[in-house]
Amino acid sequence: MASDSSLAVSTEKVPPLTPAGQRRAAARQSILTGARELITENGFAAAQMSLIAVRAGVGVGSIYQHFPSRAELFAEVYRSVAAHEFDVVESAVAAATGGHVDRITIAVQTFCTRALLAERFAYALLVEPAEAAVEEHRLAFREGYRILFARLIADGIEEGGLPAQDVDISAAAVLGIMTETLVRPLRDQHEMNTPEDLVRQVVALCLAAVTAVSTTTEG
Amino acid sequence: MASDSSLAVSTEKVPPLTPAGQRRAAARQSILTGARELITENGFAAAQMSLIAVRAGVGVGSIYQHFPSRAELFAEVYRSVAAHEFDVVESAVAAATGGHVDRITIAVQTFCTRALLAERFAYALLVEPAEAAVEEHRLAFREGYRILFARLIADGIEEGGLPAQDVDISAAAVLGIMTETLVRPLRDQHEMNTPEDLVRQVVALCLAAVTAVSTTTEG
Amino acid sequence: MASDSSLAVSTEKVPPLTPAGQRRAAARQSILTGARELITENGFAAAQMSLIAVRAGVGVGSIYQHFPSRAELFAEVYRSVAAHEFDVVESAVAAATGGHVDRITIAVQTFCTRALLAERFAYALLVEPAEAAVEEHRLAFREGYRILFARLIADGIEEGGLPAQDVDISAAAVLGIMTETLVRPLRDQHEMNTPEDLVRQVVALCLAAVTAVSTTTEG
Amino acid sequence: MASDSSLAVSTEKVPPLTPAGQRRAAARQSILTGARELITENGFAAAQMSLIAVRAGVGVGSIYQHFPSRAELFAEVYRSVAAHEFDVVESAVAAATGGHVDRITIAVQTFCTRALLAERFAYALLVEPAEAAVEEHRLAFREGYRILFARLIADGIEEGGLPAQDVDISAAAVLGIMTETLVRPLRDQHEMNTPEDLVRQVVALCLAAVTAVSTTTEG
DNA sequence: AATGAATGAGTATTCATTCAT
DNA sequence: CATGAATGAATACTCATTCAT
Repeated sequence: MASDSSLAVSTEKVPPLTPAGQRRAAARQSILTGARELITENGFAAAQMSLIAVRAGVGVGSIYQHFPSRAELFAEVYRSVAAHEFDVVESAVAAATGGHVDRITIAVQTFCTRALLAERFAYALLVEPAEAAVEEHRLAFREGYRILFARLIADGIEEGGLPAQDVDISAAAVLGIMTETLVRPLRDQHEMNTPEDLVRQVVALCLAAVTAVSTTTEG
Repeated sequence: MASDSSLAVSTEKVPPLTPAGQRRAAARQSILTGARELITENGFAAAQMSLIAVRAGVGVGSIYQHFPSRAELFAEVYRSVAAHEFDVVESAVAAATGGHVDRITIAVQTFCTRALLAERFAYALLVEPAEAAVEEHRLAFREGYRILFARLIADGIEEGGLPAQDVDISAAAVLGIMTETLVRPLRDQHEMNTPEDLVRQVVALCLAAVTAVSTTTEG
Repeated sequence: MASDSSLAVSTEKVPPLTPAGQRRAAARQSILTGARELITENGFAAAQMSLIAVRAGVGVGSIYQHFPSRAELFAEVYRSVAAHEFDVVESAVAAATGGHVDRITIAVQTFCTRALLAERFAYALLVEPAEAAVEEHRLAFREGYRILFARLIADGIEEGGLPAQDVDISAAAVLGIMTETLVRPLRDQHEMNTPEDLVRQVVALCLAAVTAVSTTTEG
Repeated sequence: MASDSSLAVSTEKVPPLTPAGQRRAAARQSILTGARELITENGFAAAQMSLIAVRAGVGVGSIYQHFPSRAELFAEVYRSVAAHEFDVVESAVAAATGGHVDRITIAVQTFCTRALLAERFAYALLVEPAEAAVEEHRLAFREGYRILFARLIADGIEEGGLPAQDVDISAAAVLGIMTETLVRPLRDQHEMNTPEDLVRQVVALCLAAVTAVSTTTEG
């Protein structure tokens, strides 16, 4: 199921198994990793091509043998991170045994837990501002999560447990709740209360959002 | 009340009333306005000092007589916008006659309405990505809203209408719901349903969030 | 008459007489001079912006306050050199007292003498290869000379001293004779016979060309 | 006679007849051809090593097994083109039955006709500007033509039909007349009058040049 | 021998900031 | 005080050449 992700990176050809092909793939991977690290650590401006090259242990020119431009490299960073993160969240959801509430809970928990405990995960990529050229990729990344949650909510409505609602708006609300509530804890990693408590509250807020009925509409 | 805002621009000295002082103040204001317009229209990269100078009708060098650096100028833009926006929202809240639900509803409505209908307002300043140097000011701007809503929620709890909760987290959730649900409508200004409907749904989602009780905590 | 030259640089505004304007004009001139020197000495590739800046005694950025790009700077170098050279040749022609043969002789003599004796003049600009971006300006420079000689030949035909002929082709032939016969002497400045002799021969060749009748046409 | 050309490519060793040797020679030839095509089509800048490799159907690295550097490759392109062109012109001259005037006429006609009608021939190589590194080879190419015409003129003088003159200068003049008069027609291939007429005029101009006597010398 | 991926030196251009006028 | 011309540090990208396979 994980590979069904709509944001999965284009699989291209099957990676060649020749030693040369392996080295090439490794170089490409180290460039992606170096770029992601640099972006995560100091933002986009700091992720200069020469620094990425050093971090990846390759020459500057080599980067251009794998990616046509800085913008494309960053796009690929987003894509690869997105592909991985989605697999993680989708796998967790797929393993959930309960109903829609369980699934949404698991999704939110996984998202938050990875953001808070795992390796700072790609959270920076989600909120860190980018120059216009790469901004669209960041938005696409966010959009991926939005679509993921929209599907979970739509499933819940079909199953009958959730009230009818605009799934796009609700999904956006869930994403907004998660990112915004995690911004400060992630910035000021000290004054964080127990992560478990925080996650529990975020889950509650998200569930409340998807359970809410726009009562004023009826009034 | 408006001037009580914790984000109000530092009042510095009392502005002198001499003609020269008036001209100086006018220049400063036109620089701020020009910078804000440029940022709003085309983002940060486009807001170059020389363009700001042209827009403000002053020389480039003159900007530096009012602001020590580009970053400081942008910081002041944020502060002044924040001060104004807060006044608008706070005034609306102050004019509300009902209880805490009404106040929160009014606040959310005002925020969303200004973002959607008014002059695209400074929404761009809220979500538009900025280079690292100015990013902290954008976050401070958001923080201002967070504090505002935290206060409203705290008031609601005191009044007895809202369940006990971490007001900071809830306020963040409200802000997250608002910004995230408005991002797409603002980007794709075409496919927007009736703004009124959208606002109604956002209000419902926000109210649901602040009314939610983290039941799992008790479990 | 000199200022009538069709290749004269656009006079733009009257140069301001303010001290600042003088300094600015001086900087512009030093940039042009530096660029021309570098081009003349080592060709285009060697005329890098940073080197031009050093030679001109200005900052790199300053060059861009006078010329929008490297290509435009080079274009202006061509234009200014052309404007000056044309003035010199045209002035010499205007001062000639005799008939068309005298005028053409004077023109060829002036051209060759400047190329051989003067300061290597802008001869390099005439034959020195340029990158494609500036090549059109070099061709325009040559074209200017072609037009000049075409006019002299046309005058000669009108006056009755020269046979009817395609003035454009004949003018091209004159230019070809001059440049090609001077290329080697200019490259190998040692083995040059007496410059006076060389010039005398070139003049004779050019006069022969414009006096020639395409007899085969009549056959 | 053709192989007597002083510009003939160094014959190196006698090409081995082994299959491997044949393949190697074929590869070398395809590289030369590809390079010449690329230069002729789009100038030097466009003739990048990787493109030449593609055009020749070999790997980039293989080029360096035949030519030590890009400059050397281009030098060889010039040499091989020169060798061929000279053979053509010399063969035409050798086949001429008349006297020196006929031979010179045939030479000029062949040159012009190939430039105008044939396959744009290597005319581009003659006038197309080159970066400094290859410029000397272009000049050598031109020099070859100069020598060729110098010999024809010298023969004419010996035979008694042409007046005594500096054959080097006259030959340069002939070359200058040809190249310069053909530049515009070749650039603006539309407004060309009948090629035959043009060639006739160019021949007349060249003959006039070699027939001219530097009368002023005697005066 | 052939290959082509890796390399890194080299360069035009931008733009916030300064300071002489 | 206002000005805007001068400044130069900073940076993505190209391409001839190499060398491990």
